[in-house]
Amino acid sequence: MANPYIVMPFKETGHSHQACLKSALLAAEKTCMSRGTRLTRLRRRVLELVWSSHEPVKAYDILDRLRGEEFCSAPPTVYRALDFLQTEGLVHKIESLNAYVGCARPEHRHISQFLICRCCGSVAEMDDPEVRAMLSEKVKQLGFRIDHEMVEIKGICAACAGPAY
Amino acid sequence: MANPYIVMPFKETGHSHQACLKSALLAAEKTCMSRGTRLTRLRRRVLELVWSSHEPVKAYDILDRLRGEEFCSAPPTVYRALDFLQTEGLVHKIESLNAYVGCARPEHRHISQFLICRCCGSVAEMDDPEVRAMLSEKVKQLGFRIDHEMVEIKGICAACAGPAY
DNA sequence: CCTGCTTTGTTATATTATAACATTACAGAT
DNA sequence: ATCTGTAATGTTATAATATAACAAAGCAGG
Repeated sequence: MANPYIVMPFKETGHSHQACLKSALLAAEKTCMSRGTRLTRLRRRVLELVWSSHEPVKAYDILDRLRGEEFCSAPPTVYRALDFLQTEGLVHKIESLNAYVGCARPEHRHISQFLICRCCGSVAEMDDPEVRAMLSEKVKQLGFRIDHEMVEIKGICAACAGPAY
Repeated sequence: MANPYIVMPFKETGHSHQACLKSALLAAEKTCMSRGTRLTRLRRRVLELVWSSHEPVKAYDILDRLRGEEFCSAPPTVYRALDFLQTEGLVHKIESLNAYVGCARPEHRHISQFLICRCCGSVAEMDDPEVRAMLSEKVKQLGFRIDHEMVEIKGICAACAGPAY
């Protein structure tokens, strides 16, 4: 892969999602452990549900899944868990979709650029220092100080564009 | 101003908003005229309301203003007008705020980078070809084809950071 | 002045998110 | 082991954002 700053690629063929999920949960546990924050059973379960695919997951879909499990949940349950997970960098919100994706690199806080395929719905995450540097340089010229940046790019992924591409 | 690609700067002191609004409406009329699309009274009025400040405006705030005017409006009225205005490039949606800002350069379709000040709430719009080129280059390496890109940067503008900055 | 298409009106409802307060669980002190 | 305060979750209600579906009105071209 040409670009080394792919935090999360588009779902690859032959990808073992079991392993992927497991490693995400492990990373989450380690991250929270080292920070002294609490990955409770509820939060862990919500994280699992976000990771259930590589497509962004909606809050109310998570809610539907939680109901009928041991958690008697209402919207605040889910939103609070998602807030925690976002704060810890374990999930990111895709603003243009009102949906959430898991982050494979929670241990170092980072800025992301998301690529969203219109066709298959899956999302890739880049964290490219050159993009960051450029944006940071551009806005510095304007005297603007960045707190948070959001880059979401919609289009067609290589797999959906087809082998002819 | 160092960066020449500012479509819309942060509100400048001494800025005459009357003139600003007027020129935006004129540009909108010319644009629609040349494209053969219809800037109806309702759409024009919604555009005016979006342009009522340099801060992003919410759909339901527009709705509240329309009520009590000649337009007996319900949400679809506003959302349809906003859809039209977005399609024509007359307004942009700020996804991270669910709000809309007017575009000062509707005549050429473009991609924007928005700077959003947390403090005063105002928004500046850049359309920087280097940013575009870089993103385009980065995703090309992944075989991704861009349809639409969103860059929204939150932080503190020069004016709010204060003269000491 | 028809005719067909575009625009707007209208009613209802879906989707996304938070406020406010009650209860439970848990870590650290005693 | 028990107390105690804070953090987490439960619960109810409601706010905020957005769309579906169909009806009526307006408008451009024949």
